[in-house]
Amino acid sequence: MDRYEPQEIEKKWQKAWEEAEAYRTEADPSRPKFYALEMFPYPSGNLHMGHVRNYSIGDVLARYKTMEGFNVMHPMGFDSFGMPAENAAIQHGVRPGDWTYSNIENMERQQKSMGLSYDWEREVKTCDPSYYKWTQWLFELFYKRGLAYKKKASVNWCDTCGTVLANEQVIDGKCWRCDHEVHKKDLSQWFFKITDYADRLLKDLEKLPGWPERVKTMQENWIGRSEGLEFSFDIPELGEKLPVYTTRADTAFGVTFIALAAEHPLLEKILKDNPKAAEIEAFCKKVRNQSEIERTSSESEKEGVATGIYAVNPFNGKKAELWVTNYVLAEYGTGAVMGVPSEDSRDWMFAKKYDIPIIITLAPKDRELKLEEMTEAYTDKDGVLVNSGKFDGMEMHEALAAIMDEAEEKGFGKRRVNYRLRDWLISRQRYWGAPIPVINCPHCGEVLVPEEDLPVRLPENVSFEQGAVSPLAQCEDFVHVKCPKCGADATRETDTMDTFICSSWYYLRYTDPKNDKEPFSKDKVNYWAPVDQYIGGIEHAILHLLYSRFFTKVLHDEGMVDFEEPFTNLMTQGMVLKDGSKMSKSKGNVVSPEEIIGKYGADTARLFILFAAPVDRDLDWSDQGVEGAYRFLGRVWRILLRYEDAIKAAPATYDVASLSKEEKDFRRVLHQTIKKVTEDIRDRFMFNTAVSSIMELVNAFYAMEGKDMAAGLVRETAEALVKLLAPFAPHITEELWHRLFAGTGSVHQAKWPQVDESALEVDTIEVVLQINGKVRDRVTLPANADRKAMEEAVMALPKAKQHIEGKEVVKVICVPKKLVNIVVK
RNA sequence: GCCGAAGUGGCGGAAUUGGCAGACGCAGUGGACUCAAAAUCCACCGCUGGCGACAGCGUGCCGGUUCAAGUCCGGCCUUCGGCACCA
Repeated sequence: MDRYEPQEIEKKWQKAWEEAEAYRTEADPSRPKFYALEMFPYPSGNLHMGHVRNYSIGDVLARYKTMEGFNVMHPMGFDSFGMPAENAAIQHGVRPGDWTYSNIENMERQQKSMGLSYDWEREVKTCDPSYYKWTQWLFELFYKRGLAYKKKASVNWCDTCGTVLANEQVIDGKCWRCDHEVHKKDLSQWFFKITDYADRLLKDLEKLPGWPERVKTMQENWIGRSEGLEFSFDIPELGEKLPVYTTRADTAFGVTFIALAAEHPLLEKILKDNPKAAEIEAFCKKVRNQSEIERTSSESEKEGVATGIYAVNPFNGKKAELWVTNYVLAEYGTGAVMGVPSEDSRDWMFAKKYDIPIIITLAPKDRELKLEEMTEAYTDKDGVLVNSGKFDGMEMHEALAAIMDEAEEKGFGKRRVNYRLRDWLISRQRYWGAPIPVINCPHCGEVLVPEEDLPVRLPENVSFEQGAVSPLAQCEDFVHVKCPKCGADATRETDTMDTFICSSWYYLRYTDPKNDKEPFSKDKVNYWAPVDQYIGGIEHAILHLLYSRFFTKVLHDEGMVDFEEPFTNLMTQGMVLKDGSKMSKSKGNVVSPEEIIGKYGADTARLFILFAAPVDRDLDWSDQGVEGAYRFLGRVWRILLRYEDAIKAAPATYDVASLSKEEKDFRRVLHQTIKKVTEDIRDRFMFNTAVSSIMELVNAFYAMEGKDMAAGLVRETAEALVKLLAPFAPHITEELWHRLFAGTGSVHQAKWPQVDESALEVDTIEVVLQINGKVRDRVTLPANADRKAMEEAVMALPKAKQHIEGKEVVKVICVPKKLVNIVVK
């Protein structure tokens, strides 16, 4: 018998599969489909362990579903636009395209060395003109639907990356990619109107039972829906109305000031002829110069300046002074907030600092509030209204509704829903992305590039210099064009699109990757999509997963797809750690997949990574654990090849009834394993326990060695074992399959083993004896033992007699086929 | 502050519906094979006490429900993650 040599076996089968195009799939409406998808990678150049984990999980599922008879699509591609390619150009003088494609080549080689069942014919690369042509086409679709627009706004700017960022790409005030602090800039930029879909993006989360709760919660928080009242104060001095937004309309009688954002549009009028203009302007300037982190921290001191101008509260006619403050956000609500110090903690702090009056309007039921004793605002949504005119005595929630009704009836206010979600800023001042297909004409204004002229290709003759702004803007050949409408001299838009646009629809392109007439055909996309199981890291919980949901809804509204959600089931895998922390170059704790695969083979790497922890939990890499996985595969190899001759000579069917008790016991383990592995993969996503139960089966198989075993049973065991292990360790199982069952094709196309329910039947059971809930003994009884028989058998045990002696039996509880608990006093 | 997840041997983890806590693997200990080693195969392996049979304790902490709780309920603690001046 030869040794298990993974390097030889794996190369051999990878080549065979590639030559046979073993994993090609075509749409076939007569068969049930399964779309398994792992998040496609950015081509950084090398796979890391997170990729290995991601792909291993997806591959198990894809192979298992294939064996269950599904028409499985399992594609791979590259999210290949983005900053690193441009940085490489700046630092090393390589062209972004060359850098990217050579990285892709290397990563494909590494992916192929893992033995993944990808249909490479479906591969997409987002930086390829055949792909970004359709990304541009989709931009135009959004534009035509009124969902893409350009506006001047205060936007997030990252100096290091030399570009603007979307809100979702600012993490704790820092750039998601380079971790440098972001600051605000007033720029004219392109946006996608994701806010039009805020409500549906929130509501439809309910339609995703197959998504982890925490991801849905994160999206909920991000969308941030609130219901409230928008109503207007009169400013007689300026002849203006000032709208404010509040979720606590019940506190409207407690307003003692109005807080304005430092960017509020009314400031211009306020400053005019104002004796305090200089002071106010200085304050606004100071606030605007603060960083985002300072400005949005709830810790920072609340500050402001009084304007000397008063607004009139429409509810009670009382005057409230306008203050310009540092704690009101210009972008949320109306940029102006009614100040109610008694019931809002920020307003409280502000009023205390500047000696603004405070009026209590809500009285808790269980105690009495006294202004002079209060140290903070009363923010509980509980109590009865006071000092609120005709609403006095009303319960808080009742009053909230009544006060909003009043505003609507009298016409100075309206109920409104507000979202935290902002429109998606999609333009980037960078080169390596899909150009925005717009031409600016002095006569016609914004003009879309005609469809027949797509794609707008990236020019190659550009220069990359450190700190240079937008290489495209400097490329004269690119910039100057004729207007498609009137033929006048015009200029191209020189911004490119956020790479998250490219990745918002790639899973749809996989269904029809070579289509040059449209992004994808309706028939194909509706056969394959939505994705049945999506697998990726939790870091995309908001960014990619929210954007993709948005895209799908827009395409649904356009009639291009029949479904409204792109990913039916989502699995967020845990991170791969080493010594308790994330693998990183700076910590020097990186384990290279290539090395591990070179040393032990891909089957071992895959098996270990799936066995060591549940897929959704963080996994601590262990070199010794890898050895264990390798040893296990060796055990499988040896025992099956020791039985090689017997298996080949054995009949395909045999008489199960004539097996000995020992053989039947073993066969029960075999079928229990089939049942468990099937359920663990199909229903529970518990690959670690699936692997451990296969290990138990192998241990039981070893225990049978040297004992009589019917040839038919050995064959049945070998066949099931190889199949059960096939999704996890595809190469060794393919090799064993061909050696033991030559002429039956690939194990990966074989039918998944079926459980023989009759094999699971037992003729004896072990019954546990408990005294007062403590286990004292066990007894083996016939499987059909009834309650009475169980109790009698248990009572007869010496242990039972010993513990009952001298005591009174209060109660006897009998759980059929399991245990008898005797309660004594 | 709000929301979410987790806490089990020396370690990774298992226990799916309230019914034998610690499956499987790693590490460790002992043995077989070997001139020897590696590899392999077999056995033991929560803590405390006891030569032992055995007894007691044990799933973050405190309390509760139950014949029976890792699992259910109430109250905490710790860790991780998300959101956070959103009016």
